[in-house]
Amino acid sequence: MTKRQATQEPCPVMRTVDLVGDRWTLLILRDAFDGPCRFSQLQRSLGIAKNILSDRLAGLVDAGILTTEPAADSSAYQAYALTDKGRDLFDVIIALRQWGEQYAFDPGEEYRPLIDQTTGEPLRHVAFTREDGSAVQPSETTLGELRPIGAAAR
Amino acid sequence: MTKRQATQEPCPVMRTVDLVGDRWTLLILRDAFDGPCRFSQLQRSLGIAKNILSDRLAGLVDAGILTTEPAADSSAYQAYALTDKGRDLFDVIIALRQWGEQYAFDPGEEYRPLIDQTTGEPLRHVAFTREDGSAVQPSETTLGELRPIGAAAR
DNA sequence: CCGTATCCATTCCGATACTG
DNA sequence: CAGTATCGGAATGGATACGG
Repeated sequence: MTKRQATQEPCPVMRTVDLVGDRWTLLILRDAFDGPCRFSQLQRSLGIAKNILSDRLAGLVDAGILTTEPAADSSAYQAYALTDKGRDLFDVIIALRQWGEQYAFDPGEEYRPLIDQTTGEPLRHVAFTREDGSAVQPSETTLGELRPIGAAAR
Repeated sequence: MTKRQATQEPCPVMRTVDLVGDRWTLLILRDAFDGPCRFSQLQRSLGIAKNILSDRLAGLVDAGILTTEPAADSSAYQAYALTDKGRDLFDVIIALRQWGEQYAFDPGEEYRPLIDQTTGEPLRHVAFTREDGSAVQPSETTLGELRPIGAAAR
């Protein structure tokens, strides 16, 4: 399964995985949610090789998930910032984070929490809910037939 | 950054990505949410090489995300089913799916929706909400200091 | 400071063959 | 059917050197 083939598949999960589903890309996005990032800043934060970072950033910009903008701190250089499309990946990052907090640490181990600024406390126990506020359970869902993306009955 | 190094990192996102953040693993999980899967079933569905599938399944079982259980249809063979730990990855898959539906298809392209059986309609517009029902925005969050996972003040 | 280009080691992946 | 073993090619990753 190559990158090009995955783009033909009708499964939304596979298409998304194809765009952002590798170790470095997801971690770049994690950092990007803190605000616009400089190249060297990302490199230090992630411990990634420069050529790989360059490659991933180019891919994200190409996909319309990141944009380059003038860096805030004087210099003539650029910073990488999320587009609206990129910002909508927030749920993906949050979902990964929450699962990790619950299952990927031993008791007493240190972790870096995400703070909810409206409460000042770590963000916890958020869940996917329908518009009526009810949580969606895996057992309540099933895969449907193929249908056009833009169809009226949604 | 090797697999072993990532397991030392304090970032929950990285730890989760380290366990399930590759193309095949996420797609195996996607299928697993439809119910227990046989080996050959996964292989056909994903178009994955048998040795790779074998490797990924072993990793998921090892991580406690999948278990083997007797296959439903008579045979002496096994099926791979989600554990509770695995079922809690539902939010991750949903988040990937939703983003893909919104951004990874051209208008009119066909996609395979996830049906909400409580309504019979495709699942749409679910969002991460706090316990009070309010949606969490990226701009409302910030990374906190390192702290123990099991600490009281949470 | 921000990347690109190159080299080399490692890993990943798919195809095939083989075993119980 | 459910894997394991092996092999070659492709992609990935890190280090370094180099140019804007």
